[in-house]
Amino acid sequence: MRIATWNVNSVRARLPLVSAFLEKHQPDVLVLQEIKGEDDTFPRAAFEGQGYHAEVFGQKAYNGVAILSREKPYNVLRGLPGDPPDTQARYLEVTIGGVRIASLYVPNGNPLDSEKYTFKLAWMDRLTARARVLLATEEPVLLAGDFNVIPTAKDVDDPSGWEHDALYAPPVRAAFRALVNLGYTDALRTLHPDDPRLFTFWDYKARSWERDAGIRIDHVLLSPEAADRLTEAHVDRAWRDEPQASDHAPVIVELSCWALR
DNA sequence: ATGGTTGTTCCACAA
Repeated sequence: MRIATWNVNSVRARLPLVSAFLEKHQPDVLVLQEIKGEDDTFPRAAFEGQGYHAEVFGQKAYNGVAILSREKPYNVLRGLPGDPPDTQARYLEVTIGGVRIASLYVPNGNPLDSEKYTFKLAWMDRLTARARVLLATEEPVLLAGDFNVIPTAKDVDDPSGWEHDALYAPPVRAAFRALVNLGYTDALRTLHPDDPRLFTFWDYKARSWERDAGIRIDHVLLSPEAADRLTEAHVDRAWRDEPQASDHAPVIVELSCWALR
């Protein structure tokens, strides 16, 4: 089972690239973040024409997550339990082929010491509570998306440039670590323990891509039942080099697939 | 410390 995650920074602006990605890699599941539009603006017909179901949780202009899949998704959950009534579209969870899969987009949280920062920490607390519930099911679970967290100094080209940023703040990194330490496996880092350039995001500004001044903030976390089946994980950097690229590259993982249902 | 870029939308705001 091939599963990919990609922060596309507007699915409408990125439709040609996303379609090319599906065509090339034929993933069983592609989870998207920052689709940046309401559900009725999602290019559903284009993806259905390529043989994919689309589950969408969007909002106007900002945020928005979606899950494309070959098989029909079931038991759809929109938003995190405990979200405020004016919830931002940042979390979508479905079951596909016996695997519980979440597409998530953690708040950016900048600047530090703002309401956005406290909202990020509160959101991560709700995510951790949800992750604990999912672990208890003892089913294969995959939490994938843009976590907006640089886990360690190994995950950033130049740590000094991020010292005062909400993606690298110690409490944010501690919250991510606590989530992983519930019992999840960081698929990318586990399979590439010593790669010093395992990045998924390069800012549009300051020629970051050309300098490979990247960070690793897009993650795939696996429950033990999913981690048992992990055979492959990598960043597909080529999509960051395309014309009209997103500022994120997709992450692709493979789970060996037998009798998951 | 500042400025650098992209997308959505309507004008700044978010990233």
